[in-house]
Amino acid sequence: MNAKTRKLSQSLPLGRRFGLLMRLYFGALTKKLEQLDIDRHFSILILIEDSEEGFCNQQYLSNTLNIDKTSMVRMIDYLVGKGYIRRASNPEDRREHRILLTEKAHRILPRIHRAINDLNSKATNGLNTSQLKQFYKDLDLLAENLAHEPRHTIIMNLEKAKSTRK
Amino acid sequence: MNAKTRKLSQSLPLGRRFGLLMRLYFGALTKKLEQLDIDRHFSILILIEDSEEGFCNQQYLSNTLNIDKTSMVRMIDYLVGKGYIRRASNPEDRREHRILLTEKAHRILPRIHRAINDLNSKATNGLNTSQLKQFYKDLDLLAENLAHEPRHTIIMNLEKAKSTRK
DNA sequence: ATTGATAGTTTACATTGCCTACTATCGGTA
DNA sequence: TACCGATAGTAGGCAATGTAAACTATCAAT
Repeated sequence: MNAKTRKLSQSLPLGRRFGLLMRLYFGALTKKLEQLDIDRHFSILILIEDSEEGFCNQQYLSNTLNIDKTSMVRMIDYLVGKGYIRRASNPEDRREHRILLTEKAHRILPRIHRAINDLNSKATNGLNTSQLKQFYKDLDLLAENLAHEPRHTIIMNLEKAKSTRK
Repeated sequence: MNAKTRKLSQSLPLGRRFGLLMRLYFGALTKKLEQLDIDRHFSILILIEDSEEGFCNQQYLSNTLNIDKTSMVRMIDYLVGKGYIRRASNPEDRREHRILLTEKAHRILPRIHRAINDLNSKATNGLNTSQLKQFYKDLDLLAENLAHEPRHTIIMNLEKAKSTRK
């Protein structure tokens, strides 16, 4: 809290703020959905649900969610182990695994959607419709700008600490 | 890319976008500073520099950067090992370690500042002054909103993959 | 039949946040 | 003076993830 502090927030990497927001967001989301027997990878379920029935393979999930394919294997394993999805080989291209939702997944997806919609709203509470629109546009712009920068590979890790569940 | 896809971006957790931005940002920052013999924890150096000479302890760093104190110990160890900072016990409170920059740190800090300022600018390229101001305000608002949500503890991990350096 | 590309898996490594437990020290108080 | 709670920092361990490298299986084209 010294004289120079006023400019500190601008001197620090902008990426730090995004990291903090991510932590806060997923901390809250996990809390909202703590009664489920999974505590992560909700996005994967949503993306599978969104994709054409039976046309979702792991590569598609990886690319769309920006998760590398070896991590995706583990995440799929996790969700398979919990009984929310299953792998089905595609007879038209036997290299592929089509990822399918189970009944169990369909049952909990409404709750997941509610939690996410609710949290997205709460997070942006205080912004009016046009501000919200602009904010999303800004995020897209930042991502676009940063995607064109040369970069090292960087790891992002998201996990619940007290994982009594397995 | 099916009919439902149009709404997909709104159905996914907002936190995902922040995670992506964080990865892109730090990937680019690490790249920009790859000639240095450290590849992370630049924020710590900046915060030490910003704080009053000799009044920066680990607790302060942890709180300000939202990093838990056991992780901070390891980060400090890393920077000490690289010769950028040193721990000095405070005679007025011998529990404390005052963290001080070395000459080596002072020499590279200008380069770090340049890289961060440059990247912050490039990331927000396309926003005019008032839009930029609003965007930063929005980020603060989101953080404020999310901080009030009940939450689980969540882990964020940032690391360079190919760490040939040690 | 060979060759190159693609989908997915496995293993290993490094790092981080969190937890628990611990030491040392400070400050107040009985 | 002696105790007690709080604070600063450390140590060890766990779980999870991105990445790399090496590998299998399959496809598509020549």
